[in-house]
Amino acid sequence: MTETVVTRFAPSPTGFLHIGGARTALFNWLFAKAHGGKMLLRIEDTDRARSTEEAIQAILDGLRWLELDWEGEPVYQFARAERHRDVADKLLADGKAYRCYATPEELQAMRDKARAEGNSPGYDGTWRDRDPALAPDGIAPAIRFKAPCEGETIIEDRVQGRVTFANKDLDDFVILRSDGSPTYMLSVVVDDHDMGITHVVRGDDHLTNAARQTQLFEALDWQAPIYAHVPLIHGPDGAKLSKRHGALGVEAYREMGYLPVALRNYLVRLGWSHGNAEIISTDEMISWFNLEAIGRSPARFDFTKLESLNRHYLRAMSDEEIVSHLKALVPHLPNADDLLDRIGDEGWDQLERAMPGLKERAKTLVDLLESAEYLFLKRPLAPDEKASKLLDRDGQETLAQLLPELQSVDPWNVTEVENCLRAFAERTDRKLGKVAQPLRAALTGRTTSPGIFDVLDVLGREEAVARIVDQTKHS
RNA sequence: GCCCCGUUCGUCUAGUGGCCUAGGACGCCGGCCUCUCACGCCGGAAACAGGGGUUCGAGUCCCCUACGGGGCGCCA
Repeated sequence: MTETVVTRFAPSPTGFLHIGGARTALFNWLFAKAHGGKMLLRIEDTDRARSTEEAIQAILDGLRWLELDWEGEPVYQFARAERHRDVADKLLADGKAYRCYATPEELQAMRDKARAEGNSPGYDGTWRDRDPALAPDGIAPAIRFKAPCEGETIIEDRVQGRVTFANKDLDDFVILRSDGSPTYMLSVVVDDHDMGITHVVRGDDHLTNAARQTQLFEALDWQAPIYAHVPLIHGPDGAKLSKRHGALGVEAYREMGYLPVALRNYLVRLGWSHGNAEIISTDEMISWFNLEAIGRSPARFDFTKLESLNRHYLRAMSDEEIVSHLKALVPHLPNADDLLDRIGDEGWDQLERAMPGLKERAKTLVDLLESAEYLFLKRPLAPDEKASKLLDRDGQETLAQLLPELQSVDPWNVTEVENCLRAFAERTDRKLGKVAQPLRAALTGRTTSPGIFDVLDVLGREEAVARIVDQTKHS
């Protein structure tokens, strides 16, 4: 049965890979994988003024970071302009397109008039049947597609269902600008055809375009791909996602300390579901993904849920793997040099040993780094305000008494350290908390940290004792 | 303005005419656990936009209204 599925992700490089684009890419990738097909990448760089090399790199990096791979080399749309022009010429020769000499002013007047009359503000077809001999001198014409005026164009959309457009509402759009450059509408159709795209999965802001593109496919006598228009992602307030919300580049999510696996899970569940499944592995996504289960209404982006997923994946990940993620992340952080400097060479090992207590508490890699800070502080520590309160006369007294006991712990490990602390607390008739809290303050400079026994263990006897001494000698 | 699409707890959603006194997840609230913070566990509040139909029976089908979104470029 199987015609191979070929999807494509086709961003225009006018900015970073934003979250909506990332989801579109993910859906295309999943759909292709689910059907043993392939996803192609096409850079829609026909807008020369706004396309940048920087944006292209950002998009490629973003996809790689998300681990969404594409087949072969990216196709650059602008490089195919000659081919697009040939198709426009063919349409012209076949009488399916025509030269339009309308000026921008005339077009604007046309739109204003239509709107005033309560009609769709499209091109009115002035040059559609006008005698080319009437063409004004010195004006280079644009080429417009001669769209059908009657009947309807129907899209059998895999997400939206059957969507019907009356042809009278669709105007004669430009396929070749007066400077000879092809427009998006033409380029997309030619490229999708030439690239053998079987399924177009994209944002539903393209739904109307699908109708126009279908008309072009028909005029060219080519088979149109199957369309699936997925609803856009909205911000927390229900309005279109803007920078203010979370329409950040995916690299921003990386810098916030999110894991690719978590972002993929979050994104796939945003607008798509598989029963009550929430935690979905990449393999499961691939085997379960289908276009029909994509919802038809826009979803709001929710950082809190992303965080929760990220926390889950962090906790499930091996200590070693987290460290390697951290190593990859740190250079991208704003304070990279400082961090690298403080962690040093041995820091990574220490980090890995402290990881069980750290990852349990972190939502993001950045959180994790933050709560690991106690490992890399230089003595003497400067306790924060709350920690200082714990190091009052009473606290210092406790620590002073505890010190010799700790010094004689042997061997120095979590179990022995715990035994020592518990025995000390019991013998001196203190609750464990009365001992642990001042100790935590002295060891980390804060009132919260991983378990105190783990902190002692990871710091090592020498450093731990020194930090305690630092905080008790000024009493 | 015109065209298209949508509307289940705060959010993401399950639900395809009877299994729904509407389920799950995140968040929120309360409790337990406890060396802090988390985790974990237990419990709780919380939704079918409104109105008409169709049907023995509607969250599920139809219509209208309201609200939300998208599109309407010689941008993509």
